[in-house]
Amino acid sequence: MLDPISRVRRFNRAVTSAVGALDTSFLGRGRPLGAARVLNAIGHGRSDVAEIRDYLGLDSGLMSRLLRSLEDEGLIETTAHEDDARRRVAKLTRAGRREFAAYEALSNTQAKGFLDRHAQADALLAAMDLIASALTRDRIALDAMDPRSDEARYCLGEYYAELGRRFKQGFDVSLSRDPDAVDMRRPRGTFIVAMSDALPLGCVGLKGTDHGYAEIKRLWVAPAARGLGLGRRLMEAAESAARELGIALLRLDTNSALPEAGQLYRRTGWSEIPRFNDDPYPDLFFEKRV
Amino acid sequence: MLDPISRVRRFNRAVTSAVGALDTSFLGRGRPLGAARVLNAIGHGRSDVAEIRDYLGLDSGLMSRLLRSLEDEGLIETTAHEDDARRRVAKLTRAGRREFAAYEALSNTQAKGFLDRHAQADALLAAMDLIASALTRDRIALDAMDPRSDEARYCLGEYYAELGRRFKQGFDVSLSRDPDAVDMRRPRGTFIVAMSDALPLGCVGLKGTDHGYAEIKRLWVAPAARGLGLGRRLMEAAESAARELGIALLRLDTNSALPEAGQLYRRTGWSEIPRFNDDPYPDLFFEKRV
DNA sequence: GCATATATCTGACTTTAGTCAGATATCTTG
DNA sequence: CAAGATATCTGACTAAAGTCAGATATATGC
Repeated sequence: MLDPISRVRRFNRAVTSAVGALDTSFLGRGRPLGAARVLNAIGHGRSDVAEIRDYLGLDSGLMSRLLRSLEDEGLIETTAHEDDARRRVAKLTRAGRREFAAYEALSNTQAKGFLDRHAQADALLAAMDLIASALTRDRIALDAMDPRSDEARYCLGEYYAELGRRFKQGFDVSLSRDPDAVDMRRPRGTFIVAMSDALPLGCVGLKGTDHGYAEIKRLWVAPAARGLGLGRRLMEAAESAARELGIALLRLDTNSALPEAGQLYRRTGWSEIPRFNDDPYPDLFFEKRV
Repeated sequence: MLDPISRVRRFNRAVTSAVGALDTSFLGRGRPLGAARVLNAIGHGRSDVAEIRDYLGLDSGLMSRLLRSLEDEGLIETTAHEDDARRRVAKLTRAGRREFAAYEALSNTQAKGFLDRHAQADALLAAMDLIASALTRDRIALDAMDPRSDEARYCLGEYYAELGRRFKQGFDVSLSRDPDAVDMRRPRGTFIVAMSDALPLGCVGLKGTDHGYAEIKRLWVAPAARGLGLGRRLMEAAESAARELGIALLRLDTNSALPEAGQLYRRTGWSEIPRFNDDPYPDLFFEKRV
């Protein structure tokens, strides 16, 4: 009915008024919004004054005065940065932590109230994840991580669950050649996770072998991050990690039930090769020289 | 990985900064945000000063000054309301329409830029619709409309498409007993559409018959509005319309492939009855005395 | 060691937003 | 028609946000 642009603008109107309501609830604590924002930035772990100023987009004069007013309230303390005495570092006092917790409670209550009013919270959360990822796509960081870390294991769990849904015969990881974690750690390989804030949105493993090539394994992009080019970014990161590790030849296997994966490989310089392992799941095999 | 509340708050952070960016782009036109908002409200058809004030939540003094500043710029003209000379009515001048169009272009460019950067715009739009509907649920209006109106036809088209997806054998409306539009118009019946802004989110038809009962037909809720209790609201509206029209007995048919519909009927006082028509699609029949 | 760059702070502003108490004109109700 | 209600406007404020030009202290590069 509505055209796409009108639908985006309907969304904009809806969230603008919701955001305004949260700001108003923050004012209820008797402090101007500017000071509240600085306090919350510090509470969320931003201690460096220059970083806070940059994050909130404040003028240095204004920032200085907001810090002073929070200090006068006894909510923060500032000290010189240990490596550079020009910079200042702010931290919450005990009273500041209490006040920060009160703001957190307001935010959490608002969030919970929104979820509680909705009968199908899963669909709502999935939609929120998708939009938040799209809006912050430029801030998605690709970090090398241990494949045994919580973030990596979360990604792998989601990846296996998705294979189970998409393969007609399901997916049992114990039947697949599960790569040893050590093969996906430096110096034999690596494991890369795409993180948006604290939310893992995708992963890829580079698994070293003793056969003169390394394998790309476990490429996964969260449903909330599809359409952002994250698969391509992860593959590029894996290939450049391979180059750094002195690996010249890469191979991977995949399944034709995952057409978007095959398409990505074909578009980015991979060539199809004959089967090179006896894993029961894959039916497509690729190779690329990097 | 993240808990639901953190996911909502991640979304809040993401949209807060996006909304801020749009506001900043509005400032680029050299006018304070307050005045820009009033101008845009007038451009979007709100002419009554009291209505604008209420919509934007402004103090009457502030509102008056903002109107004066727009008048001084030559962007609007105000006249007395024709029925009530205390009230004022604002409208754009030629220059005002030009300036309004410039703000519209900024909003549209922002919306389009966001969509264009995303490879799967359909999923993104569906997510935005869902969230916008959840945020504005209290402003969803149920309006009686002609079943031949654009809004009604849009709903029916979506409804048929969904039946086609959910019935194993598909759905061909020409095989079903398509109700005559006149039977879903007063005084024989009615057709109700749930509207959120200009987006239709659901519908229900009350179809008069000559057999001593009326039928509920075409109950549909858009995917973007599921979980908001809209199905129940639509049914209540249809039942109360029936009461108004002096109809005492209601019947409906549905299909067990739509379990959420059957559940809704059972929970709201409908009792299952034997088949009362020879439509090939339904396999469940209900009745309710209102 | 000195010139230059950087991070923060202070003082002196301006603009924007918002509040509140009347004033004025008009409408509604009895 | 009078009394009260309502819509807008004006004047006189305050608070918050933001700007900008130095001042001060510290770091960095030659």
